[in-house]
Amino acid sequence: MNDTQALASFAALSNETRLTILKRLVRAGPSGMTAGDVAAAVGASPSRASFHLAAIAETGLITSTRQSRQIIYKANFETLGALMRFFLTDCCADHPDVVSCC
Amino acid sequence: MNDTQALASFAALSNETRLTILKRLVRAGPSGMTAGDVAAAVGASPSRASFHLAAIAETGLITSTRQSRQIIYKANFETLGALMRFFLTDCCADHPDVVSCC
DNA sequence: TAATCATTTCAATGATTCTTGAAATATGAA
DNA sequence: TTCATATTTCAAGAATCATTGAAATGATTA
Repeated sequence: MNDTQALASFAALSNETRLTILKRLVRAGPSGMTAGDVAAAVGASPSRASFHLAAIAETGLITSTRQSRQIIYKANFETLGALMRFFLTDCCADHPDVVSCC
Repeated sequence: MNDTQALASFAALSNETRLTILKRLVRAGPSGMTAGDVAAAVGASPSRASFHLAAIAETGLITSTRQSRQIIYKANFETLGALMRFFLTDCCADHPDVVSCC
């Protein structure tokens, strides 16, 4: 992960609706959730949820696949791990006080 | 660290100038840097650097102390660690694929 | 084919954020 | 006190982002 990707990822995490969506998808497990279920779970209109889901997916933190009529969103733990690694190493220079929090 | 603090922290990290400043301060070590030196290091005007330094300091990710005429900014590794822990646990639910990146 | 369901896209509006340069504040030196 | 230095604050304008509801797209069913 480079600076540009990290900046976009942090921007994705800096909005309340998007953070709530991400946390919900992380806890949904590998089967993911449909866009409609995400919208209902976070109390957002379909169009608003779609807007934010697209913004998160753009960063790679979540993925989407169409399954017949619905679109399934899933957390992408590989990218989430890469972002954590970026924060730890690139931002914090692997400072022991931060590493010890792991 | 709660959701509100994390949202503000991620917003602080989502701007190129601020991310550059934070990385620079992390590497400056415990003596920190003056506002002027930070501005010069990241190629920003004093007023622009001051604006972004204040935004980061607001989140607690960095601290400031006046030393005679100058203001010394330092990375706050305690808060940086708390943010990492928030991301790992609250966002990622301590998912093994993310934890393994530590 | 027509109707329905799930989702996205679009345009308009409002809100927030960033940049710039000038002015203000705070500290120390002459 | 006056001047110089370091930094912040402020106002104006530009740019970006979020929300809303209506319309469009894609897929399934009758």
